[in-house]
Amino acid sequence: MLEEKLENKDLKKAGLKVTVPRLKILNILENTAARHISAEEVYKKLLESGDDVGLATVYRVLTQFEAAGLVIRHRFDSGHAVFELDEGDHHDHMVCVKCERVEEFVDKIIEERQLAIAQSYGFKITDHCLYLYGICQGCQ
Amino acid sequence: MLEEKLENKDLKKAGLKVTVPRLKILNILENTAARHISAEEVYKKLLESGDDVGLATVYRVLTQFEAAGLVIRHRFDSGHAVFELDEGDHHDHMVCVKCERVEEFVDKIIEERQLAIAQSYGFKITDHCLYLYGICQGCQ
DNA sequence: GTCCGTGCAAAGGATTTGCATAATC
DNA sequence: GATTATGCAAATCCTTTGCACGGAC
Repeated sequence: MLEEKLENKDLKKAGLKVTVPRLKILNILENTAARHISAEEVYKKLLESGDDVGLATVYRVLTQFEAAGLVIRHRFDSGHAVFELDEGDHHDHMVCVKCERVEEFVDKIIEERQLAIAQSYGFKITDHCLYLYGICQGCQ
Repeated sequence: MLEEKLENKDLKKAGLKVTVPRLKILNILENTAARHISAEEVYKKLLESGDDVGLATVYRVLTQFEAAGLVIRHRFDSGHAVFELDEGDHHDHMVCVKCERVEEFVDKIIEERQLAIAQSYGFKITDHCLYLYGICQGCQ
């Protein structure tokens, strides 16, 4: 089906051989309600679908995807890393400390200030992250 | 000496019994050139000074200090947590990915924007962190 | 057929915990 | 003296690695 073909292209573009585990994991990342998902959760979803993929492979594939620029790895305060598809649009994150829901946002002004500050320190930014922790509307 | 007395007060204020390991660790946090230091580094410094404190105790004490609001725990991308004394003045961090040096900064505009954004999502901020990763002037 | 990817189990690093001893108040 | 803290070793959590086998190109 069309969807699979698109994913094939994604993998090939990234220089990765097209294999069943990689396709399945990419599919989960693309079709999961929560855009931000841990390796363990990916693994559980695979098991639920009856797919026989090892947790080690999940980590390996996610790490390769990260290196290939397909996904972004976040280390929120929760202890485990969470992964999200990198769709090219940078954004920051608001994390609910109760339900672990993640909200994304962008703010031009903040982005500009960050650059200006780094520049004033002679610092070359390679990456940055802004995490707001708190309680989301639903959990209050 | 005066210094020890002050630390005694800090600990008592925090509701913590005054013990040798706690005093020593507090002292290291106060007198270390790098304000941001890992549990392992605290432990090494204790060993160097000939103090017989276990690594488990270092972790326990740092965690208690965190709970008491005496220190802040950061989870930079480096894999291990780093701790810094909480002197009450909030600031953000710029971390050099080469030498792991940490620079602190504050920006009123960014702080304001964060509040405004959270508010617009009905989100109650409990904490937030902004990490700029990059290469510091010295490492370029 | 060659090479890369995978599953499994075992290793790894950072941090936490159980328990008997030792210190504080 | 009662209670809390410590040291040590073992346990735990998340993640990575070694190795023999299976699948992609």
